Amino acid sequence: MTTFHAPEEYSPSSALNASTSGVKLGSLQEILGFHLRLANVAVFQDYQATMAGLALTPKQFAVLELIEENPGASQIDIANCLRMDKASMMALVNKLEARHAIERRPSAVDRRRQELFITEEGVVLANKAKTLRSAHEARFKERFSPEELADLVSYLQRIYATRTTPTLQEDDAD
Amino acid sequence: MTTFHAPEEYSPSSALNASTSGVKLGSLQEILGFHLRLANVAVFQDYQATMAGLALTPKQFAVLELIEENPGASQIDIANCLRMDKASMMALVNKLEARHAIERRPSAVDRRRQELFITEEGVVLANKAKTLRSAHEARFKERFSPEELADLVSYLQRIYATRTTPTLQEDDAD
DNA sequence: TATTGTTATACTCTATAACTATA
DNA sequence: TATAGTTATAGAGTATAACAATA
Repeated sequence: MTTFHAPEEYSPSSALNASTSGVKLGSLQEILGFHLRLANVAVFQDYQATMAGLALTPKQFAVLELIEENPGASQIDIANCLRMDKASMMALVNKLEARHAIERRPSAVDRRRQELFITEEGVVLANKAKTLRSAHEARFKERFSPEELADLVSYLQRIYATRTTPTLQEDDAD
Repeated sequence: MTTFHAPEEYSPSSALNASTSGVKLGSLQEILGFHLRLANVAVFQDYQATMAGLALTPKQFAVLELIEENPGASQIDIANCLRMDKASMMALVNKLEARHAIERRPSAVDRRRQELFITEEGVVLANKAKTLRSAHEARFKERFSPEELADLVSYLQRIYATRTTPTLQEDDAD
């Protein structure tokens, strides 16, 4: 259990950057998704290194925060928010529930639903995670002026906000 | 569709929110990796829908292009460039080779190495893929002015180019 | 008939470790 | 001793499909 598993994107961090190995990027240089992916990998790796002790993946963390922020939300609410499948969300919620970080409560209004709530234990975990993450975040944010950062975020939102979804199959980031 | 029965903290979806169905993002709103990931997912999904017929994942495509652009490169060269493990790269290269899109040739200089080359068949595939991708790319790029696009790319590079790698120790991640 | 949750299953991607053959 | 490639294996994440209870 001391093995390092990277569920999403990980690669050994011997590399410096994409062009230092003498490999020319060519037309790849102009591909938005390419830069997006490498940025994602870089952030993910730093996240992993920073949060190693907590065993909380970015998605789990996101779900935890969303439940904290939206008590009573359903699994499907959260899944939609994160563009995830309901079955995948099920597994994720199961893990958080097994850690007693959240709990399911049957809805009184709609008996098909389970409402999700963060537990006190979950709040402790979330706070711990947030503290660690703030250092991680700072490492990247300090590379930008406040204006640049605001622009970057708004550009990213522009990419994913409005959508004329063709069809969907999932996987992320690769 | 998704009705959200939150007992106390329900708020109608603000247009600012990246997400759907009235779920509040809360502190997640300020997390760079969160926006990065959603942008990545959006681009990936569009890529999938666009390139459905070709059965060429973004990574496979990238490897194909890099080999085309850098004839004779080794697997490790490519792997480093894309931040991938050499074993993972192996599997990827195997697939491209099985499709006769690339080929391995033993290096005359260093007999440990296999030099990678794109085949004529590979060039055809790459060109077909590039044609499809240009439509996909345009769908996102048209949301930006030339200046904005240049800024976005340079910001993304700023995220992954220089690396402050905080000692990636082995530990369990999930 | 549609939706929420659920389970089971299979598939894909990736890392780890061990090995070989070279250097 | 280190490096490039290779193989086998195991783990995580995800989607798909089916099902039950409820709307």
